[in-house]
Amino acid sequence: MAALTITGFAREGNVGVETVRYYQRRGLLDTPDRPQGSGASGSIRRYGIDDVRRLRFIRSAQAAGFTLEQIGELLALDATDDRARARELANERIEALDAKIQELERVRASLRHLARECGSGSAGPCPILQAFDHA
Amino acid sequence: MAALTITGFAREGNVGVETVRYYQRRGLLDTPDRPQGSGASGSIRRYGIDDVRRLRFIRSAQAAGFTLEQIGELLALDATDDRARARELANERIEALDAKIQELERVRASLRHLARECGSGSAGPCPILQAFDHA
DNA sequence: ATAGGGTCCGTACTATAGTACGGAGTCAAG
DNA sequence: CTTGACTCCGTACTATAGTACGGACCCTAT
Repeated sequence: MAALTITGFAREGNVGVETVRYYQRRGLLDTPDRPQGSGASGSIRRYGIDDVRRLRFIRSAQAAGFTLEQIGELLALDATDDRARARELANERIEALDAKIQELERVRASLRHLARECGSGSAGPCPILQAFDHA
Repeated sequence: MAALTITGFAREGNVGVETVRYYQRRGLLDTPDRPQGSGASGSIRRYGIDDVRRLRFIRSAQAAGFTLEQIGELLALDATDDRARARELANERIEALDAKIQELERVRASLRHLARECGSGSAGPCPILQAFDHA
């Protein structure tokens, strides 16, 4: 399976072809050489398992809240021995993640409250504006 | 305290003045009348407690992951009796929130793992690209 | 009454992350 | 040996949420 064209590659990473190309432009993915000898399969780029790994990493890191710029840094770091910096980035992100998770949970509680208020009783509007008063 | 100028108002909502104006343009906040009789305090808009409540609601709802467009709908709903729609929006958001929280927790676990891997041992690069392999 | 800080408003610009388009080239199958 | 799907690439456009700018106006304290 070391011979995906861009469409298959994009599919493996669950992104669109244009997104792959965008990541290449940003330097997050490299642009494979076109196999030369423009006769047998020349001139179309092929993607392998390592590329797929890299692409999936990008998506996961994005889900973790890293920006593409930070992801670029992580990927660059992967090639170096700078463990300290890697740890630093990870820890920063963990802190941000903890804060974010807490916030989402607070807000979720408010929404549940709102949904209940709107569910029972039936007269008049729900107290939407008050929904987050204790959030 | 029903006499804030835009700067104080923005401060109460923890946003910038330009952001207030942006929300006004989007129709999320209204633009108070300029008190007339352009002699005594005329021509500068004043904001009261209800405006502050509304602004804070917008920020909280944003933290809950609503887009400004959805927030506009919520605010409009607040003036109506459409409890069903309000509940629907709240429940949709709760579901999305649950999914998001789970995802963030998965990703957080991966990052902790990565931070540990990068912390102990000291030879070579950390397995950054593998960080999310089980996420 | 004047200086300087705040307000008002339109317009333009920014950042982030894509998404779309158009034309030229390539490749496999009929 | 042509057709049709796919690829390559540059450039342009989109969405979301602001942020900045510049000139005109207003208001208060000195």
